Amino acid sequence: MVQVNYRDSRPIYQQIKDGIRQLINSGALQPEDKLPSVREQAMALAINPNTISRAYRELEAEGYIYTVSGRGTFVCERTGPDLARVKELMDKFDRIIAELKLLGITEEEMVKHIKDIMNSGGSND
Amino acid sequence: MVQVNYRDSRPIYQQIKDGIRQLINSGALQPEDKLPSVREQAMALAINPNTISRAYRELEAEGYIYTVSGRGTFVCERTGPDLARVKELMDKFDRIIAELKLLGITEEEMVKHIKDIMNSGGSND
Amino acid sequence: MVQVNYRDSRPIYQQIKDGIRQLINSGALQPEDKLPSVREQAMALAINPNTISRAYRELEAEGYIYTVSGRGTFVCERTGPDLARVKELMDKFDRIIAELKLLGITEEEMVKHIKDIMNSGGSND
Amino acid sequence: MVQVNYRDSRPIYQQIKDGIRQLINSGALQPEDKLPSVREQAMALAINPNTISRAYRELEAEGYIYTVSGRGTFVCERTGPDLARVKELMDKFDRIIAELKLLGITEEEMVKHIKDIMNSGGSND
DNA sequence: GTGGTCTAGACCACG
DNA sequence: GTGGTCTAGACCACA
Repeated sequence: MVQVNYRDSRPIYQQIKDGIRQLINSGALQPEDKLPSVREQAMALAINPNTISRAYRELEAEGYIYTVSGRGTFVCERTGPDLARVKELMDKFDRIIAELKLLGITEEEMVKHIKDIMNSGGSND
Repeated sequence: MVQVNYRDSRPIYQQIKDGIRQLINSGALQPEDKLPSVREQAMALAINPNTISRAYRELEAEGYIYTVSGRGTFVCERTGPDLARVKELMDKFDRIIAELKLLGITEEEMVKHIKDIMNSGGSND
Repeated sequence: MVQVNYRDSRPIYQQIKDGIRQLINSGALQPEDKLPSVREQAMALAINPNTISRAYRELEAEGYIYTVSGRGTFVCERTGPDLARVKELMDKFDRIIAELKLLGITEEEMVKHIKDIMNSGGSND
Repeated sequence: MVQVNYRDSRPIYQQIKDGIRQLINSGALQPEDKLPSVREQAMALAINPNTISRAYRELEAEGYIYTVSGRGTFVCERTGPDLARVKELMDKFDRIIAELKLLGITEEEMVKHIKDIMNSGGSND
């Protein structure tokens, strides 16, 4: 379902959050789909249940999923564009572009790069 | 000279590194320019000298500055574009674009965003 | 594991770095082996954790080890000979030979010395 | 007479010591030759007289030169091979060879390297 | 428990 | 005055 890499600089719970967010954004997980339980997920990834728990809890706070005690965890209806997240990413985006610019990367190179990436993954619709 | 923001998620020494890197890349700091002494900088930013020291030490390891014990810290002659740094930034760039894409940001929006930023800062020539 | 000598002219963090590098190069520490935790190591050597931390951090920057926050520090897969390090050592090598030459040490003596050392450690195969 | 390089990692007084030792060892400075006075030397190199002073003082302690108050500083009769210095260098030499060995440099390569260096400088006799 | 960051303050080498 | 090293001890994020 999601993958965890110990060498990744992101903390484990963050990797899980990112992974699930991606599955939801890409449509691989549809609204009302049930997520693996904390224990199952912890087993599957061989990591501490607390870590899964934290990932779920934060995703719930962000409005991606909801939990029904005793029944499980499910994907929320819409979620819509996650504006807070977009803003966060855009801020980083800006800083990186600014530094790349100073390092001599041209607008054309960046635009080309974006086009490459946008097309590489194919569409998920 | 540089600014530190306690609410920024980056550690302080990292903010200082980024700030100085930027000053050097942008030409605001020229080769052989002297940086504020560790103590001065610490006073000015109201943070611990060790933190400044760490920022300077790491920038030295990256080849941006050099330090002469007992005399001060100075900007290196730049020896061409910092390829390692460009690669590092490009990696982050890619991951952000990938997520923005999943969040529904279109190629057009990103390209427009880049154009805005590239023009905002004026030219460095 | 490693030894620290207060009378050595090298700073402590440097001695630790050198010691660990050696353990890795010699194969005594294998890839994915776990290093003692910062605190353990600090206890064992009776020095401040910060000093260990610095040694680990710099070895990480050099690509010898990697660290997973909250889990520990581990040896990297070696990716071929560390060219930067070899160059660094060769520079020192040259300067020492140059001075020994001026001090009247002959080529024969040096070569003999090298042979002695190369054979003393046994083979690492 | 000697050269000082601010970018060198060695402290200034050390560079001066090394420089003068070299001139003596190579025979460029003969026994009873007079060294420039502290003030002259400081002028010539545009550095602090204290620094020259320290270099002279330590070279005197090592038996390379001697000072006659009011007359100047002179090169000692023989000095002979500076055993302490040779030992010091040999220790570093050993450590470097050991690490180079572990990094996969062969005896042949080292010996070849030494031959190259020993011949490059020509003889000073 | 792990490592990461930061502070406060000391001492040293250097100029 | 400069930077370099080290200690002691705190707090945080993570598992």
